[in-house]
Amino acid sequence: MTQHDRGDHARRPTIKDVARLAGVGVGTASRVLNDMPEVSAASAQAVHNAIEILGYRRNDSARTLRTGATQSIGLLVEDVADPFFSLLNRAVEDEVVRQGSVLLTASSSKSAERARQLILTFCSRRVDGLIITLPEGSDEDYLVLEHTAGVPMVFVDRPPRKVAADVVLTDNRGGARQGVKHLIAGGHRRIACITDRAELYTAQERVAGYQEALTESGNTLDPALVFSSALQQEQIDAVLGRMLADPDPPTAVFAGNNRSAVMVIGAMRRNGVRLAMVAFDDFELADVVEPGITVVAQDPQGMGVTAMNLLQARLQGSQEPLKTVVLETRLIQRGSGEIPASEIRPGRP
Amino acid sequence: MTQHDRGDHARRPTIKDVARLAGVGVGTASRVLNDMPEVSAASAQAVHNAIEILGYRRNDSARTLRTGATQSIGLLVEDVADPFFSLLNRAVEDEVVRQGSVLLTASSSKSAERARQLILTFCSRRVDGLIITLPEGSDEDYLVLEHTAGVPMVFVDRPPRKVAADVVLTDNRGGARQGVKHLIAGGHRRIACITDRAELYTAQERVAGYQEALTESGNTLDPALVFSSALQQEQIDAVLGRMLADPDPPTAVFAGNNRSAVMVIGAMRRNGVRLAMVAFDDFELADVVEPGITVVAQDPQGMGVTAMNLLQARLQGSQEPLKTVVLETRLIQRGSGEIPASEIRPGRP
DNA sequence: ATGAAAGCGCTAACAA
DNA sequence: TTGTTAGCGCTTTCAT
Repeated sequence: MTQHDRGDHARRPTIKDVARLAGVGVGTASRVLNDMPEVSAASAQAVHNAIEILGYRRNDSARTLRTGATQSIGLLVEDVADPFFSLLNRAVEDEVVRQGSVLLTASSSKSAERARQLILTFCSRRVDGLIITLPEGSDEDYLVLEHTAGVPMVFVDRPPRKVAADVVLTDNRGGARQGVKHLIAGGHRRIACITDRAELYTAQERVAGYQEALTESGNTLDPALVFSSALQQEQIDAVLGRMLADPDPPTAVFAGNNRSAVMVIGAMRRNGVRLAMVAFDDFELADVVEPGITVVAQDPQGMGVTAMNLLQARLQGSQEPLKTVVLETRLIQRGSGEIPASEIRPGRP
Repeated sequence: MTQHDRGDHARRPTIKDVARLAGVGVGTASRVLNDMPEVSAASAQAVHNAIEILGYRRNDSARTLRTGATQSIGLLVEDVADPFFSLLNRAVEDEVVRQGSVLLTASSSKSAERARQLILTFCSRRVDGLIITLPEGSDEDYLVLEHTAGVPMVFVDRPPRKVAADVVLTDNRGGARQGVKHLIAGGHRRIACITDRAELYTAQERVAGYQEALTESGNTLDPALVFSSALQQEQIDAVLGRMLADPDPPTAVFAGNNRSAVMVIGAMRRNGVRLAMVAFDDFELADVVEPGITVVAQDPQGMGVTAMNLLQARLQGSQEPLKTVVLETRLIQRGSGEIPASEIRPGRP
């Protein structure tokens, strides 16, 4: 099989073809392509005409090989279809496009091995830089190698263990504390915490914030009110039921992420109760339900923009000390978090 | 400024370095890199060692320049952060990764000009193929050029006007018809249709399906019950209010997409009524509201997979006649669409 | 099985 | 201002 064998299509014209047709040298053609000043108007015109006639489109692989800059950024997130990461993705894209680069995206699907392969592929493509959400349990040795080999990286959403690079995080702990204190201000004393697997960095931080809020306001921590696990509806239903059977049942719930919030809503319905609730992480339609869901909102766009700015600075050679930017959260009151404890009929119906 | 000037980092090792260190020719090194059979075990081992020691990573730009295949696919959608397109994106990504390629993604933001620039950039990068959701009002001449120049393309969600390529669509018309007939089966006679701008292909098709359902079941079309426009909450509130003031007010609503559905829910609340509703396009949390929202679900993943399969076939030289694949929709009953007309108190409260 | 060498399309240095 | 040319890192003949 020959090299160019895509059906019956002729090979695409090269800069040589353009130069020949325009009656100039390839150097001049290249200068025109790159808008360099030292070209006569006549040559420029001739080249532009030739480009038009031939339908010439520069081969960026060749350009890249020559210049060493690929004008591309790699983005690895957990899942591009996740609402949070899709917003982050979009924000990064806008920055990338603004500077004339392209964006390679990929989803790790929480697999450290898949993440490794994708990142190494990006490195083979010689991306100018990398923005990474690393799955739990990643062996980072290969990253250290690539990083010291000269691939700038910024980590988002969770900090790396070994790589010494810039990081952008949400203030998970502070946000959780804020949300739980909001409930406490409503008179709630017994507040359940339902969240994702305790191995996850973000889940850990949020639970810590929940605990801080309680202890700081003189409440006692009751481990029986904390559920941290992979999220399954049946389980949440049962767990909430058990909590409600307690002699001193919770009047409010702090949901550690939006998926758990959805399940808590279902569990409340099935258990025939209505508790106050604050959820971490905003979601579309949070104001369509009745009552609207009070959330501690993160800022995925801000995370994306910040990450790109940090990366950009490194690309331009910044030697500043490493930065860890922590983004503030925002409490959005929609109703579910403002139900006072006095209005809750605690326990099983 | 020199070519490699990224701070103090040394240039990355090349295949030449690997060959030298391994004590073999660069040809042999290349053969090892590509898992070609005709290499002695000793040489292979030596090369692998050298790779390990040097932290060598193949430069895909050079490879691409030589082989002509970039192993990359470009995806242009309206917005990677849109729930529908983010799922499509993910499905495409999985296919792309499975075949060892990378995915370049971009959002047109409904701008024909931005779409053009992004697509041309992808073409300069010599992507092997392109999956495209074209914004309304695109001038397709440049696409025809690129397409005939040999860039395979598949269009998704909306058909192109000029380019003769494979297409994957949702059965917008049939799905809308199905949804509206579902309402009719519940005894509804007066059904409002609230949807996006009439210029949009999908909106047009869905309104057409709505109309077909009504006429096919012997109902009369009332233009006063159809609202097709850019979506703004205040407007929807007012429009619904007006419809409810009609002497023969609607008892049900067909929402042409999920954003309009959300607004209709708000409008119903503010107008103090509760009508039956079926919405086109599924959304997360559709079952968290009370009642759950009955939807005509599309299949974004199926669209992505189908598009990649079609593209793949063309990449492998398929000369089959052009295909337009129409994906079926699925009615998901969650409650809002099953409220019988007899239970609706029509008109203003 | 392997090394040497040509050449993919481009940019940049040099010469004119 | 311009044309010529070396060479980016790789794959792939062609000899050996």
